[in-house]
Amino acid sequence: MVRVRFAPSPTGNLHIGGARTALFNWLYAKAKKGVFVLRIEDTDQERSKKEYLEEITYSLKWLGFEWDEIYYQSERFEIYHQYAKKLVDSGAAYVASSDDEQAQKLVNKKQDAIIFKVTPQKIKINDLIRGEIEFDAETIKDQVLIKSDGTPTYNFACVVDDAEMKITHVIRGDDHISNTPKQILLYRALGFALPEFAHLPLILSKEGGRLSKRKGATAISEYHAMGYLAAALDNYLLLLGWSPGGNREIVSMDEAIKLYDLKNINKTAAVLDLDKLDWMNNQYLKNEDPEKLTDEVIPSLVEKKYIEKENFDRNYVVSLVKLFQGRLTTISDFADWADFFFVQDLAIDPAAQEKFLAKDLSKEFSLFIKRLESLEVYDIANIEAAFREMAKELNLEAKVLIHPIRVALTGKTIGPGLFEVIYYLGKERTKARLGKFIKKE
RNA sequence: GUCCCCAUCGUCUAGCCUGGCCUAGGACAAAAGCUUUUCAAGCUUUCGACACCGGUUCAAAUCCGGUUGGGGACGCCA
Repeated sequence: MVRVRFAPSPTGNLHIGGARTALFNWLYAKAKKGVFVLRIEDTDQERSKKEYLEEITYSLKWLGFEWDEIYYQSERFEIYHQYAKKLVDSGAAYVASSDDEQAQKLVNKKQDAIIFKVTPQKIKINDLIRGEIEFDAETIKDQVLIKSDGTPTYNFACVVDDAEMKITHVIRGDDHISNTPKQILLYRALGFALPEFAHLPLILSKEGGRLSKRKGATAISEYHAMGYLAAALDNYLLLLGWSPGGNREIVSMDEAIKLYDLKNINKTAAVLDLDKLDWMNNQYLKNEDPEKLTDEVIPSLVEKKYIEKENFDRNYVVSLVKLFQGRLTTISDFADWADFFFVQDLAIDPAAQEKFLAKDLSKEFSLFIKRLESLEVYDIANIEAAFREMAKELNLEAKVLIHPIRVALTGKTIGPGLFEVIYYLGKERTKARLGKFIKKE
């Protein structure tokens, strides 16, 4: 039975790098019908924060990576102490002298640190992605197991937990590769069987170097807030370091589970380039179920006071969503682009007005209003027919009138097809908005 | 400084293991065009890479060595 884990530390938000590690672990568990363990590495009481923990678990769920088991290292200190004691008893570790300068600094010295003796030996890793890597223990210092404040160090807690939780495959970032020999030493001293290791290539910022707050380490919850679809983000993450082959770009998680294999993860670090995420989000948005997309869009409409939370015409919103669906990059674009369907006082882009409404079009607009009024059935086809007929009679090219009307109706030069806009705006609002540009004698 | 990892278009990658099918394929971005009612989408093009040097071989993007470049790790952080 395959058991993998994702082990974030709640000292910061979940960002792209962590999410990709989580994805690859989760995918492996699913592909092998194994278990996905979430382990919260909250041993640093100072820096661990509840809000980070919440953000991380919320984001993991949003991305769809539900865990089968969850553990908190802060609840397991006793276990670490037991194993540390074992190592001291066997002579593999020692207690640091209490007149150590560092220890003196602690006002209330609770205990002394427990330190692991590193003995000369060769350490070989057989990495599932990278192959054989060899280290010489000569280059590794003695390792602290338990700090003076009684908390375990990362490498120690990690080894104890991976062994105790029966993790079969440790899939983690490249940055842990130099921790691996240290951990193997501990596995050996403790008599634990080694898991398989797979070190994922790192994701680098566009500026080069590690992802950091300054350099593109945006929280996953932020991507959610910006209007990206979880499925699109998953797909984007999936393609960072892995390829399904066959020149495929759009791959659902269900398909990925079938195709996924650690063997074809590549070794090269990937540079984060969000342009492709935008494209991918557009692709997913286009194919999203309009009803679902409506659910996604509603909160932003409520927030902008475009609709009342409990009292609005849902079918109308669904229609509008369908109108914009194919042109959106993010979900939040909808509230921005479709604003004119919801606001009372239309704000008109000054540049657009200058360009298309500077000329007096009173005659044409009045005529068009008359045509609309005489329509027996107010629907898209009839609106278009009426318009084209009128344009023909006036001997005008359609676009000469389409652009000004669009600006008068929407305040923008861009948007969905004009006749759909007129239909969904409704006869009255269309008349009122056009009326503002008709000069009274 | 020491140790470790990596190296195909600007970016994500296919190909590399099992040399020849590679005048290196796809996607994003960029540019142009088509369509058209603007934008988006779609379609058609264009631009664009095997880091370098040497070796092995009839043949190297693919195997080997070195150089250079990039990245990571060297905490009583995780």
